[in-house]
Amino acid sequence: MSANSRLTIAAHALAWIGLYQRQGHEVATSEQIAASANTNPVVIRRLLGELRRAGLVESRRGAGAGWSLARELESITLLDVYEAVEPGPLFAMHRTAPDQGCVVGHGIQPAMRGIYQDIEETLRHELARVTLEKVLRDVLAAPRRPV
Amino acid sequence: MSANSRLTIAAHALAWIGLYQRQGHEVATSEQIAASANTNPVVIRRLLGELRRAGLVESRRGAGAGWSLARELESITLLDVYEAVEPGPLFAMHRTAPDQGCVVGHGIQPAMRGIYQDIEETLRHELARVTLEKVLRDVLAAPRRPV
DNA sequence: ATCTGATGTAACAAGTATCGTTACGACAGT
DNA sequence: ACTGTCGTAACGATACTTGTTACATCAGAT
Repeated sequence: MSANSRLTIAAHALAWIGLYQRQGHEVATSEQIAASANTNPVVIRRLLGELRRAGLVESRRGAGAGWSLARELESITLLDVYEAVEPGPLFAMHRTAPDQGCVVGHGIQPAMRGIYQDIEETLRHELARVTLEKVLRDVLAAPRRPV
Repeated sequence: MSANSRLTIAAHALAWIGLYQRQGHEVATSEQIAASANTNPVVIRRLLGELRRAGLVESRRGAGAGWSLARELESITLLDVYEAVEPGPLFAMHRTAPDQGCVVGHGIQPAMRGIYQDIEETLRHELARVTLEKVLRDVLAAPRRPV
């Protein structure tokens, strides 16, 4: 599976914005978040754009512009983020239709579709159990470097 | 997520071999399986090669060559197949290490690693619940075309 | 009204993975 | 020796992610 880091970076951005806002700031810029995630601001803007479409964050333009949470971290789950940034299914079917004249070729797609649906439902359930509030809590619980 | 069809095709191949053997044949050829899956025999050989490395199938060479199950369908689960054909993790970390001087950058990777581990463990548990015997049963239960 | 700093997007390159395909050597039974 | 199949390398097409540059757009501040 060509695993990507979209969910990780999106969670990173949300946790960063959430913490920044708790420190009294109104908005966070893509540049600040990109510096923390060690990537390019455009990558952050692209991801946050998808989160905005999902109603998780808001953005301001003009002077004093930036990003803010549209919901409390407590009410955002990894499932919300996952659905916002990972559109496709977890497992794909055959690229070309299997031989419908063969018993296996005929029945394999409905069979696997049903099985995959159950599995993805479980995955979504697990993702829904993790709030971004918990993510931030875990982040802050990481042991500091030795002094 | 760039979903691929490796798990689907591998399950297809195993179900096909299993059914074929129940019909009294000793071995199945990559060409027969490829015809059913509507793909190229080399694609099947590549996938079955990985399943062989995992101890799920065996292959014979020479004349009368082909593939056979190394275990009963009942004892093979989708987790066995998944582990054989999908090496990587489901979600990736940052490509480049985040800023360790930032609180979030410092704590995000251990946090997400722990969360992802739990989620992948659940996924594996779900995959382990589905045997290839059940896959074949579901395949054969698919409604036939109207006569 | 202009300046300024940030968003919103398009466009492109590099890297990586899957999938299909061709080619050919290796093998074992007839 | 012949034959059919595996085993595997090699290549191209396609697609996705990530990083990057560039630039128009916006809205508050001066």
